[in-house]
Amino acid sequence: MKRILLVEDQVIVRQGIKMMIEQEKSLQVVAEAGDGMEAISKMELHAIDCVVMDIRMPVMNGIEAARIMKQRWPHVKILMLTTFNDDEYALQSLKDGVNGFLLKTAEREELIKAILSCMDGGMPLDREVTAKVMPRLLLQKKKEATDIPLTPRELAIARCVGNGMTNKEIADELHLSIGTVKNHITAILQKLELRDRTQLAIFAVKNDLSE
Amino acid sequence: MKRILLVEDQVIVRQGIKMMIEQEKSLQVVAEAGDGMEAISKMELHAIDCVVMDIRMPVMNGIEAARIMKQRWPHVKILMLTTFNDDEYALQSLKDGVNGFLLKTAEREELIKAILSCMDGGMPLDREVTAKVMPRLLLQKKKEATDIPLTPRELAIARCVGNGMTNKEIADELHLSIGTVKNHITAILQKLELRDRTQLAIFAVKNDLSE
DNA sequence: TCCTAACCATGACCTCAGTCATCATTATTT
DNA sequence: AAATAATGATGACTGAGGTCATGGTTAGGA
Repeated sequence: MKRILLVEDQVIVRQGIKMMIEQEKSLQVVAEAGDGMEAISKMELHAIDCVVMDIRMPVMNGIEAARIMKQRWPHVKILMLTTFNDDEYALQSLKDGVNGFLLKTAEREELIKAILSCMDGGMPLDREVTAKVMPRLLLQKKKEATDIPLTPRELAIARCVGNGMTNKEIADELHLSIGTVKNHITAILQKLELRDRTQLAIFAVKNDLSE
Repeated sequence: MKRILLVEDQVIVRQGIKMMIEQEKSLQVVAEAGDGMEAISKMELHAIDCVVMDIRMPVMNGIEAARIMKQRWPHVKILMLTTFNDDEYALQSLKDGVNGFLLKTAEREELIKAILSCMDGGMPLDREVTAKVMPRLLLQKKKEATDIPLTPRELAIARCVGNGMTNKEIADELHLSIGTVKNHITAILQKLELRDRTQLAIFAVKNDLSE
């Protein structure tokens, strides 16, 4: 018998989910909360196996709460619920070690399966959410990579700096004079509001310009 | 009607999957291949919407093939199949932009759903594979971060360099003289076999020392 | 007790990085 | 025709980065 904490601010929705969960006899909702703060108090009072929690809530939202819970109770499983596909939120909570992710529109079977699966070490992910979140995780900054306001030449040079090359090496590589490389770098630093080649290299790596 | 290329070295398995797919009337297997190389030739001959491909194959494996396909035909959807949960392989192919991932043990409905879903912009992922791959994607380098052969002080300074700070700023931050900071950096560069602070910054970012 | 590793510091020295002024060419836009 | 932006180049100047030699303190292991 798994002990579940259900966290959701809208009481009607909460009742609905509770009923859905308790139709599975191996699952029991032993505590409920209406916001993240309250959820943490409940955690202190009950031995909880799995938390099913909304992302958007008053006082303290689900992401905050999940992060704190994972720190204080690393073994608790956390399943996040949301009504809309908010990829920003999803990304953040995934990084905080949340165990799974579901849309509220999920059917009863899916919800139960998700809870059982995450208790089992699995990581249930809603397809729609996954489709939105995965590309970000994998490509990360690629979206911005295009709207970096650099000319092709500047981009090429920025890339070289991101690979740790000296001005001399860059000049040889691109068949330019050292002075020209320096000038380009000065322009790049101004455009990107950076101070020196070190910061540029960091920028390049973080924006996937290097390698 | 979606046109599918089926790539799988074991003919029997291939026949089975083909039959499963063609039970869905909106899907048609218009070409087949037994390895990655052959698959690419087939791509050149047919207008393919979706590739369903095994990971492990002779001559050229699925990862290689997927990477090349995504470069030459960025709009083609690629679904990878595998018999075992190989997270290393999965990770690599996900990074190469593969559209989805399924275990060969999947049932017919799941396979069809996965194909339709990826044609639709979704990203179908097998639960078992996801559970194995996601933690790696999220935590990434954390494992190696520890075995960097630097003293605590050196690590602190490396971190600062990774945040783009100058020697002066680092000296102020850590209450040291500029000369001391320089000395430490010289030691760090030697240990890590790097040339200058720019390469150190890149190293720091890639090994998650910064931020 | 001695040795070593980690820590902090200074000064001398040289190189590379970065800024700036200035100029030239080409292609595109107005 | 004129203006603009991207490209390439030079020389001069300044400062930050990096190396080296040297020396001091502290803590812990042999």
